Amino acid sequence: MPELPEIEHLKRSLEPSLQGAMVAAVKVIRSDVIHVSRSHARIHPSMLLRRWTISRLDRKGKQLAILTDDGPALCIHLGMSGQLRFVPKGERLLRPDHVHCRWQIKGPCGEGMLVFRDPRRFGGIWLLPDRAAVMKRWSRLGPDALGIQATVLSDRLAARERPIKAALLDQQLIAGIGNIYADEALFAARIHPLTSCVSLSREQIKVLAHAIRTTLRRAVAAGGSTLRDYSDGNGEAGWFKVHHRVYGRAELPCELCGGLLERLVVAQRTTVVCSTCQDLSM
DNA sequence: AACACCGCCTGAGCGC
DNA sequence: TGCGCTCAGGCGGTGT
Repeated sequence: MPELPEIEHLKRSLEPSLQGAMVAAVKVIRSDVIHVSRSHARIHPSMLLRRWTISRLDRKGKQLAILTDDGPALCIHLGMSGQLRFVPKGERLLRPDHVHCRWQIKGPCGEGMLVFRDPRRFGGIWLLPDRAAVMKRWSRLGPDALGIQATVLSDRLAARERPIKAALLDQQLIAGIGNIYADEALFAARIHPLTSCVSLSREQIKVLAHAIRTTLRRAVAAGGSTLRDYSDGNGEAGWFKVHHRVYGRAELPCELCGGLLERLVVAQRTTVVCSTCQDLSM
């Protein structure tokens, strides 16, 4: 499931093919995955960047934007099962089912097809008039988790009476962390997911901010977590698997103390914790 | 403010 | 082999 590291890796993997590329044609297969602002009654192909040149890609949290110079922009959210793939001309898409939209690209590195595929349709594409609209949309998100500093994290969590894990999953507080990396970062920081934000010490927040940054950076460097069928913009997957220390390891021994990891539910999410290493009373 | 709960959706994995 | 069930979860909505 794509979280910040997967989207960051996706952005980097697509940039060579898309930056400076021209969108020659657009094909919408399922229009209900395309979201248009209220001021536009219906989808016009030029809003999907037809005949526009892509200037750059941008990311905040789990969202990816495809930007043009002074023109429309796409904001893409992959949800649970979304994929964005660049398929060079002459190559075939491994799984052509559940493709909802595709763009014919004439890029500096050759022609190809950009494909949005999302079996479960939790993701979507938002058509926005310009870069400013993307920034406005993203202003609702908290600061990006990849570079989160202790002072900023402390401000975001201040006086909040809720479990730290629930706060980390709240994209308005901090953007980019999902269930996997919330558990991994909390384990790395030795903080129990149920610990209330208010009871975290200054030192714990410092350790947590560091744990979030290093956990995410490591995952980006590894190409993200490959769970089931996640793949990057070139369809690369499998060998990119990062090593999880708690996620998906309930009932297995903790790598630090050897005790069995426990499964609990926090904020309606399955949570895996080592109750020995992650102390609630601290 | 912050919680619970729901609906959206498919595929994997399981028991029978 | 195939059926029916449970589970996975991001996010926006509603209700408490």
